[in-house]
Amino acid sequence: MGRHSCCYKQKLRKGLWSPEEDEKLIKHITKYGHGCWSSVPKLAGNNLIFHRFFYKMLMFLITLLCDNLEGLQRCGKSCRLRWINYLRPDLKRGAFSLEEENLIIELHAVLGNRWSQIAAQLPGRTDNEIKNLWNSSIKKKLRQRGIDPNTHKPISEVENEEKASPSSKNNEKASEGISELTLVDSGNSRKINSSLDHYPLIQNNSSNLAPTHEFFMNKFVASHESSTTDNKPSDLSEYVSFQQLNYSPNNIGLSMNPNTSNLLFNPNSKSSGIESEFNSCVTNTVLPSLPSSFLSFSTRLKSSTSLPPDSPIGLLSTKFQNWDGCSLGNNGSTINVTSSNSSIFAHVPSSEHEIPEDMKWSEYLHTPLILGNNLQNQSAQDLFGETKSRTQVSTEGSLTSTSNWHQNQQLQNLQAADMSASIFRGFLPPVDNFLSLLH
DNA sequence: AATTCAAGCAACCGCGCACAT
DNA sequence: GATGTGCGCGGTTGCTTGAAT
Repeated sequence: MGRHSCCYKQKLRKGLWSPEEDEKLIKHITKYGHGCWSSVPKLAGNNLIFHRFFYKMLMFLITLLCDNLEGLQRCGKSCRLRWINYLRPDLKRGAFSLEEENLIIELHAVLGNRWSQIAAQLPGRTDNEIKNLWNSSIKKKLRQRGIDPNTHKPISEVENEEKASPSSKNNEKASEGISELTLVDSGNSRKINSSLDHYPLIQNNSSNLAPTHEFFMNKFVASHESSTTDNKPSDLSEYVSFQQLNYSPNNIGLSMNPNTSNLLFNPNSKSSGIESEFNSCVTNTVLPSLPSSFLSFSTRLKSSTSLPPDSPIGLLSTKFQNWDGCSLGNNGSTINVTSSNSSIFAHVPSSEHEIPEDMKWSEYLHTPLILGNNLQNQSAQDLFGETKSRTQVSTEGSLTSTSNWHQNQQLQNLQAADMSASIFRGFLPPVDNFLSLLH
């Protein structure tokens, strides 16, 4: 526990990243993946192999053979942050849409300041980005509308509560968990419904949301209890997709970017073939939003654990028993859903979702193996769009070095996007590079 | 034109958790 | 069990930029 060891080291650069540093980092990661951030800075400036299997041996060889390892003068933590928040090829960038903002508000009402979980439901957005948006913009907007951003209740109501019990929450920190505590304490969905009523998109569709919401609340309470007793992270994110999509089906929630690697279902989209597969076996109007969310979750789970082939990877409510026999999939990948008593298990054939053990990219690049091609296409598409918009901005004023820099970055990202798929196609250490070290 | 101020954003910091030794 | 290391998360800081004065 405690501070990262590299933080104590001197001579490490801090502050903004230069294009050269970015280039080194992109080059390294797109070629070798990240795996171990602490070693990235040492290796990024050199064309050395990077794989855990060889890591220790390499470090020994490096000390023998390479006296001049400049690399990046950054700590691994800094590299990780830079990659995740800025250099990742699947980042969406650009201004947040209204739909995205509404979704963030909805998710925050349930999850509180769990930015990473919120970000997981917004493909192409980072937790940092969402956090910044919340603190700089959304908070203010909510206050202007008379809504307390911490509790998602009317400010007048919050003030009354504070007057009634001033000692209970005198600071911001205490109020951060209010939405959570309210949910758990109430034991039903009334509280959150009342707060969500303030959001038009939610209000308009609240009438047909009760069952899923109740389901979600039950899961929330269950996950909350288990997380407090087991001291494990909540698995809430699994259910958030269900919940948010049903709050605002017209909002299309996560599907605002239907081609993302997260494989999120857009009920209005004609482009995805997934919904037709589900519609054939799912009759409940609430259900169409579930499979893709579940698929995303399942694949993430599958990729982040070492489950044996065809092992159960998910547990669903009995409300969705009519999934039995469904086979979900895209691009040749499938998940078979079968029910057993009151539970439903989904099975992912192992042969289709092999991810290198050392890769934990599912957190960053969701389900890349399912949408390998889509990932590249989408990334390139988004990046082109962004490049275009930036160019337009530039032509309005002078073409500053900053805008040049951003355009260059987009081009670099395009290259990274092209290479990203190779990261996931399986990873074998380039033995020739390794052997070349010996000469 | 110079200064001030606020907003937005990138990056850092501290902490906790998981895992290895 | 104690300690060290790696990673991820949320809070915070501080820089940049553009608008207002």
